[in-house]
Amino acid sequence: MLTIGKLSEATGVKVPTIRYYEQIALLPEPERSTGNQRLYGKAAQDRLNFIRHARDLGFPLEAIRELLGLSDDPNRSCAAADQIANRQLRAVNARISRLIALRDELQRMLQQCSCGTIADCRVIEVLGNHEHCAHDHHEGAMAELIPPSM
Amino acid sequence: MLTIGKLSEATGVKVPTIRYYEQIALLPEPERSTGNQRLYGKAAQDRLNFIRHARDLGFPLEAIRELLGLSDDPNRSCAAADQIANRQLRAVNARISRLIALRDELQRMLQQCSCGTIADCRVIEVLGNHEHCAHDHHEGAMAELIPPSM
DNA sequence: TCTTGCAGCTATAGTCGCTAGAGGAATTAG
DNA sequence: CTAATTCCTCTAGCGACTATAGCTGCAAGA
Repeated sequence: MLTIGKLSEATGVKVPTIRYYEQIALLPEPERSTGNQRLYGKAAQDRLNFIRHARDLGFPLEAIRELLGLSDDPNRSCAAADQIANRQLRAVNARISRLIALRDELQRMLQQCSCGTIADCRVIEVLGNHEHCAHDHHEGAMAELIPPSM
Repeated sequence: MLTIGKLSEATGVKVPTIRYYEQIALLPEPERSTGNQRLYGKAAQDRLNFIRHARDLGFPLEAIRELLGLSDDPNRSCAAADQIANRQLRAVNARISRLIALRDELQRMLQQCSCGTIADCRVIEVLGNHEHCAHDHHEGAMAELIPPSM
């Protein structure tokens, strides 16, 4: 039986995140010790590994919930799971191609910057004027690619 | 002079987003008409285009705030702007390589799925068991790549 | 045994970058 | 003049955490 800290270490999921997963019912409420501390067994560890892994692969929690629901009922067709993975693959491919266009533009911007004063800074200029753009990252649908953090 | 709706149309930034930018002081408070409606001039439009463009390139608002601060002082060196853009480029590159690993994994997963019942579905298995992974998306720093939406 | 200090507990609020809704006032089209 | 649209402010919600406050529990050293 693992305490939450040990489970965190074992899976690479942070302690508050584990509690958060419990709160949103992605993990079941675990046993408690006499002193009210959470105690986890192998099943919980497997489940959390599954979640961690799926998160790493970019699945949103709702998709993971769906996948866990499927795997809890192993006689059902896996077509649904397949479909989720397919949907995710398409999303990933789209994000890759947008990011590549974006990278090219950033590189171009940086190459043109002679690093003098702001007055003739290409970075500022390119950002300020869309005419300087090589790519059309102006046509909507771009919002998806913006990262949660830098 | 443009109303907020016209400015929105002209820049492609949604109306509530413009108000939000004003709220967080990324845009200055504009003039108002007699009926208390916001009125924007060319300067505001340029500034908003700058923001829009930088957001498209994935810059977080704080970086944009910094860039706007720099461009207000055109005699300073543009090294700082360059550095911000470089940081962003590195972040983008990191995300690309992780996404490519991710895509490969998803493709592998889908190829192995024989689409019978869950019992022999590789999708669930691969996600649940890290041993099946071709790539090392297990070593931290992965959190960044997770998308805001699917 | 005592104490120190870390780990755990609950609950709440904050993060980022918006987005949605309520409930009104102003402007514009017909 | 009316009706539709746009605008206003304010508040709350999203996803997926993360941080803080103010406790209690527990293991190891003196």
